Amino acid sequence: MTEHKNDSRAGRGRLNRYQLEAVLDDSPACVVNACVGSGKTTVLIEKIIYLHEEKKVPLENMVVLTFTNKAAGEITERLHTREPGIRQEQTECFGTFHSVAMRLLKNYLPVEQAGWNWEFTVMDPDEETDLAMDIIGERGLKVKYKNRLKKRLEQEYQGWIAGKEESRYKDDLFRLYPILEEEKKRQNKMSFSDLLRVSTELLLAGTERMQGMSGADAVKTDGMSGTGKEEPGKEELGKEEPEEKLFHPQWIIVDEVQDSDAMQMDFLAALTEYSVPYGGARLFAVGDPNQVIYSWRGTGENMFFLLKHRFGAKELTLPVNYRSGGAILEAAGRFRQFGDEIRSSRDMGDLITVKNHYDPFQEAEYLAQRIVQLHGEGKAYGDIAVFYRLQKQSEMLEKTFARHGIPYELSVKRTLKDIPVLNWLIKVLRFSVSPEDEQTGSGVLCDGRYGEKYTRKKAQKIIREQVHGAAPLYDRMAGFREWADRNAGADQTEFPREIFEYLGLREALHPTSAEYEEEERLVLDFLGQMCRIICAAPDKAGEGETFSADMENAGRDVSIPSRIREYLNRSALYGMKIDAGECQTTPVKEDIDTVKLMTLHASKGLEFDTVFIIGVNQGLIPLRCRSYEQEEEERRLFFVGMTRAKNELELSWYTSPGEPGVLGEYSRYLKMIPDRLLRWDGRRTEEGKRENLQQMRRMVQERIRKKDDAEKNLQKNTAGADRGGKKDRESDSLQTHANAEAEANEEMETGQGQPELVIRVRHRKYGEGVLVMQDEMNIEAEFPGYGRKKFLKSFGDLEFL
DNA sequence: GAGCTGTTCTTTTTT
DNA sequence: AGAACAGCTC
Repeated sequence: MTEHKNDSRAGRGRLNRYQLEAVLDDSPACVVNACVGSGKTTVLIEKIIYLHEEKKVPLENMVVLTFTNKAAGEITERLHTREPGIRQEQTECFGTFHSVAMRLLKNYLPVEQAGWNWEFTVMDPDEETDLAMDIIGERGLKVKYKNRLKKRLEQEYQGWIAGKEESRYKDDLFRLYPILEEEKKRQNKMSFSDLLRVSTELLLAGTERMQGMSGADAVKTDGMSGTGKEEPGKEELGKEEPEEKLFHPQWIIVDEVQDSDAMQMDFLAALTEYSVPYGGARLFAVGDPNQVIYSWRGTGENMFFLLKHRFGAKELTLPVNYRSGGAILEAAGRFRQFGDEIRSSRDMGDLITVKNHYDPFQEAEYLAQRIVQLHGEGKAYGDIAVFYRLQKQSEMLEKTFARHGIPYELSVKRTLKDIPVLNWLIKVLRFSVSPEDEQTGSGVLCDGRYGEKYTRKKAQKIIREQVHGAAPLYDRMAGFREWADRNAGADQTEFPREIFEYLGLREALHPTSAEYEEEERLVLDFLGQMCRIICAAPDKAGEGETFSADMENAGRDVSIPSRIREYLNRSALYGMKIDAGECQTTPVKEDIDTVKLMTLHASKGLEFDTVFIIGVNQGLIPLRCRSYEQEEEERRLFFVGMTRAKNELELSWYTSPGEPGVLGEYSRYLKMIPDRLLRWDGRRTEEGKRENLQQMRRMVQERIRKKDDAEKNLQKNTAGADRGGKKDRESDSLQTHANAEAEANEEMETGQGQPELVIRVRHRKYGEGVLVMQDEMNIEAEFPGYGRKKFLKSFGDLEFL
């Protein structure tokens, strides 16, 4: 399902010239603008293999960064397919930004200089929010929108880091951050953003100090060895053989770079800076500015161009799409905003079907019948996917598909945290191996179901003052590390059971309860999986890695409690996924042929033979937007969805959506697709066409208003003036209005006038630029720092100068 | 703490 | 457009 299409093309000989150029490129910084379905992962893999085998760059000296665990998994998996001999410890720095940052902090960076100890644990956003809530209560801080605290903590973090005085809500949030940080240091744990921020800071600090020193001295004393408390004599020794276990990035390779945020960009900058004394690492990043669909959780800037700018990177392109039929590709191209036309490697293929249904129920019924039909014609369920804009749209599909007996799979992430008994067990283990983590410890004791039913205060007192004899569970957790060390040599197959007995979990799980057997099985499965992984025998020569091999190399303690801690840390970063293969918490689903149901967002990175996008109604696709940037993102989202389809794409809308805010007319996005690419199945009403005209009229009017505003602002003020306040907008000058309308009409009729002179334009976000191209629908301009950008004429985003 | 007015967000989701 | 929340008054 993932982008494996190029497996058949494996090997450098099968690359097209653009792909080959990217693989061979040797610039200090290179960013590859990879169009959708252009084989970007293949390029990444071939690049890594080329560097390794022909340029003799050790894999250990490559940092390969991805945004998601899924992408990281795909890269290592495909690398293994191409080169089965690769051992896991060689790809230590292959992973998500966060997991690589954690590795650096654990093994190479002097984390104690930042106020943590190398045995730190990783906390997830829920825990951080809980801790923040506790602090707010204890210190009597005034924080608004506590129900959205989790979101606020993440979103406003950047602002606090940047040194802003106060939250935009004018409350105590920015006073909370430093207290929260102190508390996290005290309990020796890091949030996800701490991992990135602290590693960035330490990399930069290391670079600075190194600049004042020379070569090997700098290397050894800068904490690269890890313990950070060496005696002078040892340091001398270090000079002799320091290189082996150090962190020497030669290549930094980044996947889906358009998805990274400001902190990740800073991390990249710090990595390259850090590498300068070692000869400087080269940066190779791949991404697609047209596939930015998560900007709402990061900054508004397009990171693809930001990166290009910041690192002065050479830009290469992968312009050929190997996935979709010509009609699908051309239609989708209408929603792209950057770059030249995508080149298709295929013929026109099937047209895109557009269908109208009465309501979501009828739509689901139709889909069910159609899917049964397709399956009858020999199509696998797994080749079919249905995409929608909102999560709740899946309900109707689920009910209907279940009724028709169609096997389907909903893409929702289930984590271990969703299973209460495992959620509690993980806390027990975490406190057992990290007793400074008071929050987790008291959480265990307070738990209403499995804990010892202490009040929060009482539990905190026991933990803070280390009161023995009051809570048996506390006593056992406090003694766990000593117990585990003593039992380290014990029979591994018995170990899970022994942990279970030692911690007294039988009593905690209430042996008489109805769920006991199931819960005991879950707990033993989890412990079993954990022990298998952390106890992987070090003596199995040739089989490669042991758990924590990297830490052992770095001279860290790898006792059993230490390994458990790192196992839990990694699980936290991997979202505590339920691994169907290993842990029998869910039935193994992998081999079942199912139709995939998912949001447009979740479809990114996947491909299917047949794709249905439902609810292509005005007000849903695009969803009601507040800002111009948001509307652009909706367009990219639709683009991503359409380009998942290889052969068949069907778009449908309903007359009676039954949701407030969703109109009973088809999306104007359908009007952006040339009619010759569409097959309107069923009625495309006359009202639809009239609506179309009215829509165009409205857009022109809108445009006129914007133009008016802009003109007024220009007349009234110097640059940087407040843009069109509400009052200005209401008082229209009739004269300008008439002029602008005439102008707008003229422009619409003249159509494809090719610019012969340099025509300068202005955009509210990209600033001043030069007109590059325009046709009856689109207008393209080039802006310094952003590159070429395409706009829809009818939106009137560009102002002519 | 009920009742009022004004403000802010609503969807998408990863680590 | 409507829900949810903040902060004010009584």
